[in-house]
Amino acid sequence: MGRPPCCDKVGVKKGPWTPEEDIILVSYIQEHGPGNWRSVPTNTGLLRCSKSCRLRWTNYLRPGIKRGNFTDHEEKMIIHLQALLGNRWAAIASYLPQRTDNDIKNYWNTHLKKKLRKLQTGLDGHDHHNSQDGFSGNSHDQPISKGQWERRLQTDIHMAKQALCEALSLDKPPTHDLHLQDLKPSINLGYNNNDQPNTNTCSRPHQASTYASNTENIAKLLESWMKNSPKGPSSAQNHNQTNSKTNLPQINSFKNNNNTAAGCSMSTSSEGAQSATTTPEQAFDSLFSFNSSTSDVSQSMSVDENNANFTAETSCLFQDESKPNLEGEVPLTLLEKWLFDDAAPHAHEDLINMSLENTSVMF
DNA sequence: AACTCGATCAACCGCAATTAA
DNA sequence: CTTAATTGCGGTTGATCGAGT
Repeated sequence: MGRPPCCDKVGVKKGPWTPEEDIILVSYIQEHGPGNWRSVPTNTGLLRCSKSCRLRWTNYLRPGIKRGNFTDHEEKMIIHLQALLGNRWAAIASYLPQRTDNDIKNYWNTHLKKKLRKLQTGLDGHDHHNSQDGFSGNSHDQPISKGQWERRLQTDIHMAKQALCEALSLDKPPTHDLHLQDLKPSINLGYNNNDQPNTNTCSRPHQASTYASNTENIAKLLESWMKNSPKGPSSAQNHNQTNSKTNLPQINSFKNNNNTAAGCSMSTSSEGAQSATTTPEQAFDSLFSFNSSTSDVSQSMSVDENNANFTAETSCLFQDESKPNLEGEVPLTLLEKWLFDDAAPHAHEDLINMSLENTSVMF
């Protein structure tokens, strides 16, 4: 009974992903689409468990992910949503389609908690809730009153209704189009916010991590990889140790070979692992800053136009698969309006009122 | 220069829900 | 219906970095 095991745990690799692995995974998903993670390790030859592959994809490689600094809007939104939903990061992330739940969770834990705590202590001078973090909203650290739950539920329902109407409306483009293409510049894939393309050695607080990206980004990464791969890696492990993070003080060379990742003809076996003189992060930094809303545009636009076909082709794929069935994609439209459309504050009165109501409880 | 410490974030772990046989 | 695999999620960990001393 049941299903066959997804992957044997013997020989499963752990730890940071190497660029080679990323390439393999990305190219595989380009061909087959995300999902069916069980088959990914076996089909790609990756020594990773399906879970790890999925995680890597959703948190890092998936197109449309925005990395780097959170905007004020995003921050505000997270705070409100956290107050509203508690530590349901996946739910919160569904309202911020460019952010992963992991990212939001990290940001909450590292920034917002502190920020709010400061705010709170600034306001009343002491913690009067004694919750473990003082700000994890009301869903975890303190029992939520029935009334609060009901209101929360009502808000959710209301939002879902409205969003459903919007989604069904023929006048408006599908929301996923909005995610990937029509987002306003202020939030649209603002890599390299620091205006320092290709310098990923900035301190973390400023780092506009640019590794994960949209379809074009990945496509271009692959292309760039092929172009700029005269040298080999000292070793994947070495790279693993130094460059798997977003900071890349050292440049590891990768053993090149002559695969055509850009054409997606890369073998799906591990031998298809490709190489470059730069890490993916760097490649993304240099290549994808064109998405930035800042002055990097011209510089990075020149990088690569050969990918047009590839990009166009694959972007369709990714467009569809990018966060397919985003859990909260539908309600997102409301919040997007709220955040992105300065002239539409009323659409979210419920949410705002609710959020403020809840957050006010905290203070 | 060397060390310590706090901050950051990618990745792992474990659990629960879902799904397929 | 039962069982077991798969998927998704939230909490946590550990490696790495920069700042401070």
